[in-house]
Amino acid sequence: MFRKIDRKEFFTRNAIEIAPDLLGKLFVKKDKNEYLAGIITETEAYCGIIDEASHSFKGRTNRNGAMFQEGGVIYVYFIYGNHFCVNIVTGQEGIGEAVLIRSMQPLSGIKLMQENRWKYSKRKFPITDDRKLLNGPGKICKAFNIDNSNNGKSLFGDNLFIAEQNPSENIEYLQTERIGISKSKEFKWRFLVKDSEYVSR
DNA sequence: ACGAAGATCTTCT
DNA sequence: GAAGATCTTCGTT
Repeated sequence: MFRKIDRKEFFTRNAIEIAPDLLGKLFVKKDKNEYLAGIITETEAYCGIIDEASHSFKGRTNRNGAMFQEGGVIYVYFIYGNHFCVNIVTGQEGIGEAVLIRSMQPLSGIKLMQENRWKYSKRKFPITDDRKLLNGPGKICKAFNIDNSNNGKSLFGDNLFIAEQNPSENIEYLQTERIGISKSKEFKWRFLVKDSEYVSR
């Protein structure tokens, strides 16, 4: 059903190389025995020692430990008292870099993702506009039911993985400054699919 | 023990 | 377009 990427070498490259490479790939997670999937449309690379905006900049702590694992797991963190964000950890063990998934185009399990977004929220109606279902890191985690308990989980299992589209096409993308940070703004490490309606801004 | 900052989202106007 | 919600994490006392 899905063409899972289970080559370790895909994830042990540099975050800056992998971030654009993830565009057009599928992020898949099983929830309630159903496959939730989205086409990745927007990513940001966070690197180790030279990147002041990265959680790993000041070294390994209890919170960012997953970032320092070998590429191929996810790093989930809690932010602004409200939201979770999910990253694809990249590079060799001990480096501390990752790619933040910022936006996706819903692909399958859309109804369940709508419910997950709606549940425990104050809104009166579910989100029926696909363009607004997964266009932000916090929204993605809500829709996919991702929280702290998923931190450090492997992408080589059957419940959580990255897959290739069939056929894998050449994606045109733009490269801009990252969003929502105050340090290291000069690095243009945000990658988004050109002309996509499924991005955060 | 305390305080400030933070890779966001929603709800106003 | 601006601001408030909300709370964990980490550095400082």
